[in-house]
Amino acid sequence: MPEGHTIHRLALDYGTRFFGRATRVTSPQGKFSAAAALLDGAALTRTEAHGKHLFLCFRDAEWIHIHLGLFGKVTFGDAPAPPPTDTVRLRLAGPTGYVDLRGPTTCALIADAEKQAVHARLGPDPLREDPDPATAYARIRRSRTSVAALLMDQKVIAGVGNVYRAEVLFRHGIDPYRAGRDLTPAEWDAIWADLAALMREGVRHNRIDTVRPEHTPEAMGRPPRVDDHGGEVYVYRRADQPCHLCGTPIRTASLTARNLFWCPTCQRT
DNA sequence: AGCTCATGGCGAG
DNA sequence: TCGCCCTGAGCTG
Repeated sequence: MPEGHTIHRLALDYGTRFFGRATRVTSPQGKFSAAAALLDGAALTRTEAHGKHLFLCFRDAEWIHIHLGLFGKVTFGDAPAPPPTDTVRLRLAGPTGYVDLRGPTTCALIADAEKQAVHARLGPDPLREDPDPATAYARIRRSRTSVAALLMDQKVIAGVGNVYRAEVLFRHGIDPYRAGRDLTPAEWDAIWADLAALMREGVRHNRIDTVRPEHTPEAMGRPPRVDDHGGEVYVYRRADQPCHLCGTPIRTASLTARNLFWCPTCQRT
């Protein structure tokens, strides 16, 4: 679930549900209890996302810094809130609804200086205002590391995860093992623009769809398919299945402890 | 009941 | 590069 689009969507959704109202803040699971007690009854005044980091501002002063990690989940519901299960790290509850956070890697109360430090160590995020893709390209062009690894490095570009990484490389016909320094400016421009567009759609629909209209099963006269992670994709988690475009079995390999997926025919260079 | 895997990321060695 | 943290679903028995 959690790539950058999810987090930006959460920033919007927390806001629409809780802005400006006194909110009950609790931590049934316990690990955030002390901070929750300090915030209890305060109003949510701003929300913000940078890459996979979510920031909730209370009283225009204090921030909850949330990172979902691999397992974190957020569930929204209408009032009355049911009794929380014992894994709920953070619950916000108001007169009309509630939201539960489970399993985050990070859920911490921080001040502005610490928040700035988080921004400082993240690369440009295609979903933020005014990101600077040239900063990312500057790092890529002087690196011998593979493009696939660089796209997942949040210091290089913030918000791309394993799905967008695999899919954008497929869409541009790029071999995931190509060194960053061999990526041309034109290729980078195209990748960045594509990521921005795909991720915006991701925020809109709250899922990742990367298959072009002309390649959908309907357009290609094939039976409809449903990928088990909820979106339509070319290669992600399709190991050994035929490529939608050329029929070659999709390959998979482990790269820096994550599964990489690509089509060896469509992504040759 | 227990295992494996998952759209992340950190720190130790 | 490995182990570790966080949780839950989907298997296997």
